[in-house]
Amino acid sequence: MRAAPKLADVLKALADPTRLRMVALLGSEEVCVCHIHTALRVPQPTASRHLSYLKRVGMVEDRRVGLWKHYRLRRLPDPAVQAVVDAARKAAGDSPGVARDCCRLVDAVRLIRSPIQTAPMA
Amino acid sequence: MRAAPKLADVLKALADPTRLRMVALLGSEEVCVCHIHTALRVPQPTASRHLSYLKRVGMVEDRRVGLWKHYRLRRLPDPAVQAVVDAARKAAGDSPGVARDCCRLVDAVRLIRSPIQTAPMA
DNA sequence: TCCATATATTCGTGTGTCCGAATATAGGAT
DNA sequence: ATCCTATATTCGGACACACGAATATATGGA
Repeated sequence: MRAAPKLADVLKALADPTRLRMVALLGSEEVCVCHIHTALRVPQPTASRHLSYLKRVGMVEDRRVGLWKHYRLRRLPDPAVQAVVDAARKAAGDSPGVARDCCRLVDAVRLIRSPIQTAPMA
Repeated sequence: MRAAPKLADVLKALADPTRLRMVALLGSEEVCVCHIHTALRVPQPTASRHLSYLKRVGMVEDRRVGLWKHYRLRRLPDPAVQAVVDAARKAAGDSPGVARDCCRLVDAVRLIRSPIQTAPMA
């Protein structure tokens, strides 16, 4: 299951509004949990749980960097299933809510620049 | 809601295995409920309920022909959302289960030719 | 009118899951 | 070792919904 998410799993994963926002927010570059829960304005356990769900299904992968944990979307082996994800991400991008999430993500990343340095530059 | 299904509604609709099979089965040509519940091997009330769900969301439309009721997929106004449906239909098409559904649908249509004549030819 | 067939709806039950709150674990710094 | 921060998990309750069974509605024909 971890390696090749089935279509049904992907659709169930995308059917939840919070997870859809997460998938829309995550691009090729990785984002850490604290940025996600800040951008989406959801409690940290909620963000963690949904990311855990997406990981279990095989849609994201994570990487530890010190205390932080970075998540990023996985490229799915089945191109037809990947196409569903792409279409959903594109459609979700039209939503003003997702646009706001992206803005807040940029702000969050700007504030907490990297796992190493906690303060903004200068 | 009826006119322009939102992305979230479409994803929730597709997240159910039975509805996904239905959407995969329904093409541009219309199919009546009896054929659907025969092809999918689900009880008639189940087929009716899910078709009702899809209609409420705005993904299908129906047409009465005597006792029969024919359903067909609707073209969605939002092209991005429509793309999600297309991708899901295409991905579902790879499933052997859906292939079997299609075969049974062809058989059913062959047996019950049209709303007017109940018996197969000759 | 009454009957037969196709479709729709209701009811009760079980299951899945989403959430908030609290707690647990992991890793780094001093 | 101890504390602090980031992340993960558990627990309980609430809610949505999918199903089987039974029943209701609608249409056509006698």
